[in-house]
Amino acid sequence: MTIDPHSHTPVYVQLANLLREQIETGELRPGSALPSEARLTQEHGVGREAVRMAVALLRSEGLVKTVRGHGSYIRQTPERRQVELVPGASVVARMPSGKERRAMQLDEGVPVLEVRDPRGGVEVLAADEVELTRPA
Amino acid sequence: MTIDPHSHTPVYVQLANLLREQIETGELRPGSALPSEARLTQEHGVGREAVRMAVALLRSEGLVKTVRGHGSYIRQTPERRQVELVPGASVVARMPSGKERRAMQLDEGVPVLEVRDPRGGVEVLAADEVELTRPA
DNA sequence: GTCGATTTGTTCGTATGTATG
DNA sequence: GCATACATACGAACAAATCGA
Repeated sequence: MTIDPHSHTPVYVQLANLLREQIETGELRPGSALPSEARLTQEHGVGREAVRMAVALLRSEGLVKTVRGHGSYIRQTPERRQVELVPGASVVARMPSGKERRAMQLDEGVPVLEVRDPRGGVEVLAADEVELTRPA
Repeated sequence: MTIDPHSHTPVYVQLANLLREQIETGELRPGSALPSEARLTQEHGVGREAVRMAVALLRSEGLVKTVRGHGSYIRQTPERRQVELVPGASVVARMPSGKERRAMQLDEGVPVLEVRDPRGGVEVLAADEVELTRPA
């Protein structure tokens, strides 16, 4: 697929869709680097701003992680450990606050799970590390 | 706090941190508008791209919603309806794909909950609308 | 340790389109 | 129609971080 500058969908969204597909199909593997901004601008014939917005979009989706002066990398989600939801507990999912993201060293685009146990205790978990379960 | 162009943390991240704090402390109230891009560039002495990326970051965190031709507004989270997790079910939280966000009409920065029931059925829920519970 | 190549961060200028009031 | 404000897009330039020779 190529990019159509005259489409009603923004160029940067088209590029993000293209890269997302390459990630989801495994054409770009977890841990490997995205092509540099310069390469992406050349190969797709778009401006650098479109490239940067496309990468920012993928970052906000938790698909890639960008390191300044180095590159953008496909995030690999760690094994999800199973966490049992105790009786009487409740959970909400949301994006972390700035403090939480720094304290928990979360990458961009990683939600948190706020687990409230029946006694009022609250626990905040990185959403990409856990799978909540209710045993049968 | 002011912004340090020579800091190792990107200017747009510093600005986002600054605005995020104003939101979290209630200095900027839900429903109210952020200062315009022009005001933010002037008042903080940063470039337009920095302002736009900062706002985009807050948007990706679900803190603000931008209305084209009008401004950016502090998001207010809707009521959460309680959803009971059936026995044998499991849940993961993640950011939605582009398709999902369009299909479910999710604002940016809203995670989804992927609920898998014991028979293999999968349900995707907007995370800002639900609170998962396991009854006592 | 220094240098240079690569890559992302930041700013500015410019332009067009779209939505609101 | 007009003014304001955000959205998209390209080009150019320099700064800063990283890495390897």
